[in-house]
Amino acid sequence: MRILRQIHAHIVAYPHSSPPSRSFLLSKILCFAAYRNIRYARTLLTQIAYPSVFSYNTVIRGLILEGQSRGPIFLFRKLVRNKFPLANTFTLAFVLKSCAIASAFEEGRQVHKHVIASGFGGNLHVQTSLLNFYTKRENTEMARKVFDEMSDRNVVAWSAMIGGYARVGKVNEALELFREMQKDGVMPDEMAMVGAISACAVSGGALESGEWLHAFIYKNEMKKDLEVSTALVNMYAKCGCIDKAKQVFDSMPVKDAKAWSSMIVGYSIHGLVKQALETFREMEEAEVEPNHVSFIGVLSACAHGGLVADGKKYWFSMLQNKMEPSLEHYGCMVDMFCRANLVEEACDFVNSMPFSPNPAIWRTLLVSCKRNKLLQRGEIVAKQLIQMEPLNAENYILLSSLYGSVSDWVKMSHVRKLMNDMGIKTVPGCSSIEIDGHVHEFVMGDWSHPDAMAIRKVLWEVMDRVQRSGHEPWIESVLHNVGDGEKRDVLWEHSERLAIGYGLLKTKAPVVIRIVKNLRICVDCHQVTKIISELYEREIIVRDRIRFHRFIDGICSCNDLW
DNA sequence: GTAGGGTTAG
Repeated sequence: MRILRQIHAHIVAYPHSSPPSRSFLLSKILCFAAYRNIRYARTLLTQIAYPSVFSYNTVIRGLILEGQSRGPIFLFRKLVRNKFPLANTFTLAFVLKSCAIASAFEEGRQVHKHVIASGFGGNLHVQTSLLNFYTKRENTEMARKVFDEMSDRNVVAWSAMIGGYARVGKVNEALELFREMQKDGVMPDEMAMVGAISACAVSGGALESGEWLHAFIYKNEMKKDLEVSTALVNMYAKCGCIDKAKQVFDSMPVKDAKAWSSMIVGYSIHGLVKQALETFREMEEAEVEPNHVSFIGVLSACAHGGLVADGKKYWFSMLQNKMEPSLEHYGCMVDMFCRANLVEEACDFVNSMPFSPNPAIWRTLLVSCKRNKLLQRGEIVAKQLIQMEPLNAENYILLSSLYGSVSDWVKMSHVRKLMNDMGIKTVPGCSSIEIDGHVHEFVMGDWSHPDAMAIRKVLWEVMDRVQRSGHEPWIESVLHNVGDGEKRDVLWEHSERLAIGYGLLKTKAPVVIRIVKNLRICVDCHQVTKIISELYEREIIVRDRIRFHRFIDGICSCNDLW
């Protein structure tokens, strides 16, 4: 930088050179400076009489690399306003990237218009940048439109679109596109693999496809780089195969903070608290600086394991590392206090936050108020929650169960009536199980499955054996204010039981029964599943909305804390 | 001098 400045001074001090060559020299300096001191490069840009579009592009790119969000867009505006120099494909690609990073949706759309007007709409790089901009903004419809309009697509365009679908959880679309890409004669590269594997990780229901992609990497002798391996670790963890995740993780020669975080979070959602904390310790030993996700992993592990003292310890070490806690970190701490029934401390924590609580944090508090039968406090929390999300059925259900917890049936039915009057529908429980590559879905109380009769027969037998083992149904799990016998029947129609029944019908030990459920598992289903795992000697893994439960020999990996 | 990637509480 020192030498560059000297040359710069020299050019300014000896103005006898002709203006074009002077501009040329300055732009050369700018080019080198853009990688080292972007502010300096930016100042230089104003000193060049007629800066080329090349110089502008270099500065815009430099600003993006520096992590500036508004700077590149600002420069582009100036360019358009002055009509000199004219933006080229590089300018458009850079500025679109900047819009994607800065969440500048409106600006990006403006650039899109500019792309069409400028006649660069057919350029592959510009199109891919546009596509990527829309996927980053989670607008897969617009992204797909750009993608469909491309006359020829290379592996980058395919990967961007696959990754876009993965980001919004459109598993089937992502995998479909992965197959189409190969039919089109485009060989997937590592980035395409990452997109497809990540798609399998979303919602945890595509283990078979994920395994197939893993095999694809081996078969084609593809490089298993850091990102591909991390995606595999995450996919296996999210699909319930924590052992397989660990296996891939151990095989990685180099691990960065994201790789470690994936493993820690993986253990955490499986309720393997000791392993999560142990992995964090190993990460520190390996001298890899933990990032904010690593801390989300350890804090949520402490929450699930009831380790309040440890959680506080990690919290302070995070502050010591000069890491600014985010709303998610605060959420983990609130969750930890609530699970330990320290409602008072949880509330203090919420009051000390520099953010206003989001609905999730209010719900965490409300669940805890319900469990501890804190009617007044719960009502205050529920009021906040319903004000924020007046149309979310879950909030009313929670309030109604708060009243249920103190046996206030009158107020409970008021809430029910309010919901009815407002036309708010509850989300029914829904569980799925993958048998021979097909995902079968079961909704609570729904017997429309082709094998419904056979499932009913299996469940009758299971119910009989479970009851003879001495199980008393936990009818508090059923909210409706109806007779106990009816409640017992309703419990046996919970979606996870239908799915488990189907699993018992269609598979034999030692095949693991894997269930994915949209809501949280209820107390009675949890107990019954434990008993089934013992009576039938079957391993059952249930992924509910929050985490995994692995039932073996009558014990659940969550140790009944969830 | 160009475009795409992995981890995130409830």
